[in-house]
Amino acid sequence: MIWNTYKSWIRSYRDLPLLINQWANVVRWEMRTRLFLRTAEFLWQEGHTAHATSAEAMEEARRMLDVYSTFSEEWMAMPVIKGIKTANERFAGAVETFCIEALMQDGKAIQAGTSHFLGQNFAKAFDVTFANKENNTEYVWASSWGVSTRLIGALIMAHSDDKGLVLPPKIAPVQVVIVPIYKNEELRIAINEKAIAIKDELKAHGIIVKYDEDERQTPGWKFAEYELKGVPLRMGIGPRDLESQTVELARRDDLTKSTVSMQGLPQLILNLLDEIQTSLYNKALSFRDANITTVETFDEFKKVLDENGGFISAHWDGTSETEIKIKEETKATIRCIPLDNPLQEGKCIYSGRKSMQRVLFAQAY
RNA sequence: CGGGGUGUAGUACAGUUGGCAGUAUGCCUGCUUUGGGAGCAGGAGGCCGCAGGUUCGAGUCCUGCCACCCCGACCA
Repeated sequence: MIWNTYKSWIRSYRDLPLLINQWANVVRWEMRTRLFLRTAEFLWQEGHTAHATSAEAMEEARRMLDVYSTFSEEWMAMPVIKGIKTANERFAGAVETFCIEALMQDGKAIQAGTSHFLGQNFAKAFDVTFANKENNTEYVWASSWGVSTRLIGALIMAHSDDKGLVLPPKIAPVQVVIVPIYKNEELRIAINEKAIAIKDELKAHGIIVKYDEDERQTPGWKFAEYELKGVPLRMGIGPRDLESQTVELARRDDLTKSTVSMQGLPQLILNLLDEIQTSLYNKALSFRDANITTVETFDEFKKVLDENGGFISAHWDGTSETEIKIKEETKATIRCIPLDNPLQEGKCIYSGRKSMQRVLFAQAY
């Protein structure tokens, strides 16, 4: 559809570049679905662009890969490896497929986003041409890219623990929840007043805060509930706090608690939220890096896959044949050839043939 | 589509050789509680997936059907 439209819209170089983005609900037949990761119906964003030159289209594909990786890392606190897909894993019709790969806590990899340099393949297939400055007819150069609600699944699996969801502050729908603790009606009113004042103060500083004054649940119940829901920061205000002009802050990421003064709360909390965001990212990054194993032999490869999982950095002879055989024997695929991959001569772990670089293998979602 | 499993209270499950339908949790009422999913007492709640069959008697045994879950092949 996009390309049929392109055909009617594009006449000359003055029409280029053409950048289209659409959000679409997609329905696909799936043999087997997986919650969030592979659902029969899902929402995605797809971009399609047409350019006058190859370099421009390539630049666009790379730019979007950066947009996706920045979002993953800085907002979702989920480190990703930017890379190129092998011919085998490449999107049909693409000249080059780029991807961002993340590692989940169970040791399996997930593709979090992808962008493609399509060359002139689609232009030729749909006959989309333009007149260049010299009035010569040329096929347009294209890129496409997308992410989907699969990111939600990745987010959940990247950070959550046995107590439930853990959300990075920058995308948490509620960043701070205030839980009042009281023994009688008189205290309830006093604490209520204080809590509302604090809530308003935090709100004025742009913090997304919820005050849970529901009287039907005990504080303990609320503590557990908000942990389950992944609220980054919980603030408890009770009689003792009222007495000493303090509040109790509990971090969701490391489950630590501290008692702090009511003075200067907004700035303290803004700092804490930043710290949680950074800490979540660093924790995921350490985990990821600790689970990239370099191997030299296929036996080692299988052992690591079996006992540890994660990414495996190994030499590969560059053939689809070898890649497919490894997949058949181990279910592991080449997730990507990292963009900044150093060239290094070696021997393919499977065929023993000459290899120019290591690539990243993993079992993937 | 192939292989495996499960259907019993709102939810999660137990139910022996065929013999009164159970436990936990949740729910309702009351009192005491409230700084980590409160305690005690009392109470309500069931087409045992559906349809047949065997039997004096079926949650339990037999036959057929239906639904859901897991694994595999497909895929982002």
